[in-house]
Amino acid sequence: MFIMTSPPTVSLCCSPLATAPLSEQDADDLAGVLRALADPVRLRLVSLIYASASDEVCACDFPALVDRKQSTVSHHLSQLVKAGLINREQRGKWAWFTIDEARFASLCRVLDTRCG
Amino acid sequence: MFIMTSPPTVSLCCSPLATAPLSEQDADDLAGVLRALADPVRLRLVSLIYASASDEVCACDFPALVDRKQSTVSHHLSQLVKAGLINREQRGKWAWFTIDEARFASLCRVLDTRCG
DNA sequence: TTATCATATCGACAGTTGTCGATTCGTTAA
DNA sequence: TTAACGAATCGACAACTGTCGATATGATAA
Repeated sequence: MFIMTSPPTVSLCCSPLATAPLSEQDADDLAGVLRALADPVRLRLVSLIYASASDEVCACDFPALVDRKQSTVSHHLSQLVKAGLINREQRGKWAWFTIDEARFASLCRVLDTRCG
Repeated sequence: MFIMTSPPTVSLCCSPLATAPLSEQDADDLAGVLRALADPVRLRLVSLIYASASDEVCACDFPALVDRKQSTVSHHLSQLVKAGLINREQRGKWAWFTIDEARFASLCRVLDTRCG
């Protein structure tokens, strides 16, 4: 079993950042998700999936799209999956990736200062 | 002049992540802001300022609050100021920090998938 | 001025991260 | 079974980061 296909190991704390001081545990968890997103290549991977007309992108297309080698792209995709931000689906020999909308909504809720 | 007191060197791109593929430049900028936030100690610093009744916290209080040495806290505060996420105000010999609400709102707007 | 105190900067170190080439794994087709 | 191919993993390396102690800076008070 790949770690990539297991449920997210990092959970998002439930209360918005602005309501109360974060516990060390919540801070670690939230930092984990943000770190997964805090890379230019990974941000572009995410935006490419979002912008795709079919809402999904084949792994085989990414190396050309972000100008990185296959192993590098695979590494970045693994980090995004591990953080729960995107989902992976094996279809034949190809791997397809979609956005985990719920995860992004949850992240946005935590960061939304209007909810504080 | 301190780099800390200068305007943010990293700007946030204006269109939500979900609307179109990020340019390399926009991805670099957004990653810079996210990286500033993607650390447990810095997240706790931010949440402590948010949760403060007076909406501001003296630098002198942070080392005890986050269990880090003064030089370490100063380093983290510098990163948050440089990213434009918090603001610094010198008052006598003390430095006081507040949240840059506009910056957080802007970040949330970029990450908000509902706008895509 | 001088002393004191809060905070920023410096130098060093260990741990982490992004990248790549090479290899392995898994699926499909012959 | 074998060959071909997409994708994950491995090993290595340079670059970056968090942490600390020590020092420097800047402001206030005596």
